[in-house]
Amino acid sequence: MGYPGLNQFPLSMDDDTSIHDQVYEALAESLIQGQIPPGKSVSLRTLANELNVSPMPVREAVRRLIAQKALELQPSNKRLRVPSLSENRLLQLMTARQWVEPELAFLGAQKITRDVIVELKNDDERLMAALSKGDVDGYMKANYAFHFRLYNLAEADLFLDMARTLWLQSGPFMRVVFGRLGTVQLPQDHHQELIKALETGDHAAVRQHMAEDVHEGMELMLEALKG
Amino acid sequence: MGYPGLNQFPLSMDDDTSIHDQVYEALAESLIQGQIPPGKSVSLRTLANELNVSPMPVREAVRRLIAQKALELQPSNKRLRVPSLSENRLLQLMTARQWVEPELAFLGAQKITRDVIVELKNDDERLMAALSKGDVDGYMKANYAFHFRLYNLAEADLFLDMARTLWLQSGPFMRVVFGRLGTVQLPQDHHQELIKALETGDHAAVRQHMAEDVHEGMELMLEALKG
DNA sequence: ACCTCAAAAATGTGATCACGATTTTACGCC
DNA sequence: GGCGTAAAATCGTGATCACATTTTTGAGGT
Repeated sequence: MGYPGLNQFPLSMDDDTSIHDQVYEALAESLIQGQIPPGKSVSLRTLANELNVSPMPVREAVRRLIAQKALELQPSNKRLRVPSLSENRLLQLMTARQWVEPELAFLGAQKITRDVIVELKNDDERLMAALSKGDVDGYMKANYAFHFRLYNLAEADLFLDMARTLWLQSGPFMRVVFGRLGTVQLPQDHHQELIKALETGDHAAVRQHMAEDVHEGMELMLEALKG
Repeated sequence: MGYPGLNQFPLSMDDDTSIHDQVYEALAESLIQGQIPPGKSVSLRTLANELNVSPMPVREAVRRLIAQKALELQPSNKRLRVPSLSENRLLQLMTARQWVEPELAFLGAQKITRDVIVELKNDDERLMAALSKGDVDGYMKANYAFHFRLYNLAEADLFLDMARTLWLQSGPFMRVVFGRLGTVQLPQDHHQELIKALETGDHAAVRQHMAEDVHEGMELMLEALKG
């Protein structure tokens, strides 16, 4: 009990969204932003109580997250927890992110509008502001917003789902690593150059910058895991 | 009611496997082998009755399959069905399969043993036999066995999961297309050359043959969708 | 103080019931 | 006979209960 993380739940974003979808979104956001650390154990009833719902919709949300490997059932006692990353698994995450995210950026670039570019610049400013304030959580949030604002344009639901799954899996560990490094050493992002490429319509360059951005971030995590 | 597909359930492979895992495996196998056609609607209670279990474990299995986009909830009436493939989605499936499966084959090749090569040859013989008999279902089954016998060696659980998800999504449509083409025009597989490359230890060639195998099969589906 | 072990609390799993919405069925009307 | 409409069946969702297993707790003895 009493882990700080886990978003406070509005849990009523929409009346026609089912409860288990709301629970899922809340949990997913918490995981992506790294608000629940690797190894942390969770439980259906505890979650249900925190969210003031019955255990039932929580079970369905959790089952979905297990399918995405964002949660796991410990084989020993069948209890629920946030997975820890082995080096093997981190390498797979790295490879897969470099498959899908440059492609999503490339596809997104083809649908870009001036409005979205403004929003992307906004995200990047919030990211920079968080960096200078030493606000790791703000950094995580802004970085996520930036990437998926672009990915959402791609009209590629399968790729988008893959990317979400990969972020769900890397979020908790990423937050720990970045928290340890401090915001000073956080990846010098390629967002500015990427935005420039978006403005000039150089789609290939967008893909390339995204590849480098992903690579650098994951490289930091790999070093942290081995070191 | 009364669709021929859906495997007859042993549904008791192991006593320590939970019921919803058994339900999931049964449904997943049926989908991968294309025994349930695209657009087919299913229901929790019907499945539960067919399997002689309560709707509860079925709900969890289904929720998992929805997360993998192997099933979907129709937005209009929130009822369950097997998704149909748009051209957009099929292209994404094609791309993703060509990312992950050659890599899995490459990794698997590094752990290959003589025993597994024998089993792979067996799978390929069953595949050829099915082809000559015009047995599309046998072809689907043997082809699946061949691919995942190799992939299972890779010790890459994330990639393996990705591949399974992709096969879950393509299975139903693939079965329809191949059934329409007849076994005569079925893809001239690269399995033989791939096995040769395994035997000579040419890992790069294994990757390349797998890429071609996947590409050709998906190309057939793409033509069928457009034509 | 520290270990031991039994009682209590908590956990995931599965079954059953209730509810509102949608689909299907079937009856009566034209 | 064909068609619209009301009744019945079926759907997914959520809550609640029961159960076996595991974890935590706490009291007792050394």
